[in-house]
Amino acid sequence: MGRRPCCERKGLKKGPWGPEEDEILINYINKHGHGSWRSLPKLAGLRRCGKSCRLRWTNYLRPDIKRGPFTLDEEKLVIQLHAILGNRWAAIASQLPGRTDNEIKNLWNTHLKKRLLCMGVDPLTHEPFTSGGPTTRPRSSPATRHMAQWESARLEAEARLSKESLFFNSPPTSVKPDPDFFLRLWNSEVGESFRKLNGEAKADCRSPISQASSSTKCGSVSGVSIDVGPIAAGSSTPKSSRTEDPIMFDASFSSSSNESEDSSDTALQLLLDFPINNDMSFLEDVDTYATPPQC
DNA sequence: AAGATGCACAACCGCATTGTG
DNA sequence: ACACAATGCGGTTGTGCATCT
Repeated sequence: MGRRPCCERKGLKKGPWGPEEDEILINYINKHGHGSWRSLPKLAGLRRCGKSCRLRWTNYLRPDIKRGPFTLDEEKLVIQLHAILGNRWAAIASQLPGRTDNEIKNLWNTHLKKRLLCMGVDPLTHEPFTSGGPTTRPRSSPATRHMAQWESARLEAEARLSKESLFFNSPPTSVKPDPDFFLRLWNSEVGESFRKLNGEAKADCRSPISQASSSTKCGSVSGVSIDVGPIAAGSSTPKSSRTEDPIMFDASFSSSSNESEDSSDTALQLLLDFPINNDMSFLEDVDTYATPPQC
């Protein structure tokens, strides 16, 4: 049974939004909230479909949108996150306050990808090109290398986390390192992604921490940077991993509580801080993407 | 000066997932 | 359990502007 269109097409405006439309939408949402996007246009008096209104709001009109060029730090973060998460723009955007998935997607497609290419780095794999060129898979790096990387990251992170935990006061609610934290992290999509970072899918996706863990579901995961494959456990379709995206680090690690939220941010940072193969030095050479590197 | 081309970004489309009755 | 509506997401396209010839 075919899906009905999200809105009735006839009479609805398409294309760029005008300032009056923006104003109407902003005023309406400020007054009433967006409520049901589907009914919003009618209620607000806009001749747009709800989807278009939602997109306009989330990508452009939202008050917390940070406009303007990306900073160097933001670009680095996007590249690092892309290495981990692949083309999961919403997940990446969730780690960059004020930036939208669309904006990041555009940044990647128009600037960062090219810059990586110019630097001889495959934007898909984040590996340096071999002589075979972009389409050639990077020289095979053993899966054990990932394990070693992960283990190093884990150890370093663990050390830092425990160090950081000393700074947390208020004992009853303080964030104390959960002994299973890294196990959960490993079993989360972040860990999954990490394992697949170089496309080195391995049959055994058990945690290096706990080989006994039986909860890990390998699924039909494809390489993060290549296929942007499913990462969530138990997924069987390429896009199913989205379910955990928006608060992926929160939702994936623990059943509940603020603790997971706090520690998830830390975990992300720890992962990002770990120098996998993200030599970002080339970014330092250019002030902005307006001045592309030598190519 | 005018047309061609390239680039950046906003917006759209279609599919997947989630929520609800 | 199922069907359907609503929403979210990623890929793609369209449009306007800048630069080149």
